[in-house]
Amino acid sequence: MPELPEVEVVRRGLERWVSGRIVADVQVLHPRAVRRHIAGGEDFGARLKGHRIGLPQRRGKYLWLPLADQPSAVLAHLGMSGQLLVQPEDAPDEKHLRIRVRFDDTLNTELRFVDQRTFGGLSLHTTTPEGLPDVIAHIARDPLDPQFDDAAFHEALRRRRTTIKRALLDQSLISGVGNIYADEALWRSRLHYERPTTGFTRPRTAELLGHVRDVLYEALTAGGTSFDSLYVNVNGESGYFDRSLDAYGREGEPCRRCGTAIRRRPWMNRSSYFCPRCQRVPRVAS
DNA sequence: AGATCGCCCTGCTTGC
DNA sequence: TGCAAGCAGGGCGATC
Repeated sequence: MPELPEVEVVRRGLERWVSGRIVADVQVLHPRAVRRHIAGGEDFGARLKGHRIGLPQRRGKYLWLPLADQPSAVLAHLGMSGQLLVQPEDAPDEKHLRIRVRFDDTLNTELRFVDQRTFGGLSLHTTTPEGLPDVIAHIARDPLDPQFDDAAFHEALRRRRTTIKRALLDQSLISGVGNIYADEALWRSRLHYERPTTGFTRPRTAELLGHVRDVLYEALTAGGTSFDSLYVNVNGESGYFDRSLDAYGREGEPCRRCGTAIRRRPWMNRSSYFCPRCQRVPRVAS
């Protein structure tokens, strides 16, 4: 499942292979892939045709392709299994090809949105004066954004009546962190996922943010990691790297710090992996 | 309004 | 062997 590092790898690929090109034609092969484009696939294609693609941008797990000549952008979310591929025009269609974008040039490559589980999609939106698609105005800056405000995050964390992993996955507080990297950052911070955010001290928040950034940077350096072999970067090269994770997916294996078996617990229709010794369950405040 | 929960989707794995 | 259930899970809308 692509998280921030994987999406950034895709963004860089698009910057290299798609920026500056003019859209000639769009084929929407599955309506669900454009469900966020309310006017539908026909309208999506018509509005893109003839426009030049600008510099691809990213916030958290969203990325978008601004149109160079007007304040709008093609917003993309990869969901669970989405891929943006730049393929030769004569390459056979992928089994789960959902959208094809052809360009008005002689490079003989096209952009393809491929998505097995169809949690992802493309849509066209007006951009704010800051260049942000209007529908993602509620998405917080991500921790690799130079303008991410650590102090404001700390205050927001303390105001919330919630627990730390919920907060890390709340894209309106901090974006780009998914289930895998949340568990990794919590393991490094020796924090249990159910620890209430209310009692967080400034140093504790600072340490956690540091680990979040480290985990994301390391994954980005490795080229993005994912347990889902479906994930492929913009050129179709596998983005699956053997980076060893410390908590996620390691149920029953020894904690790399203390040797205790890592546990998996059902949590919010997903799983949380943690070391029961390093990451103690917080005492319930009554 | 903040917090919680169910649903969307497909293919692989597990269990009876 | 065959079928059903479980699992992966981001984001959003409904609900309280």
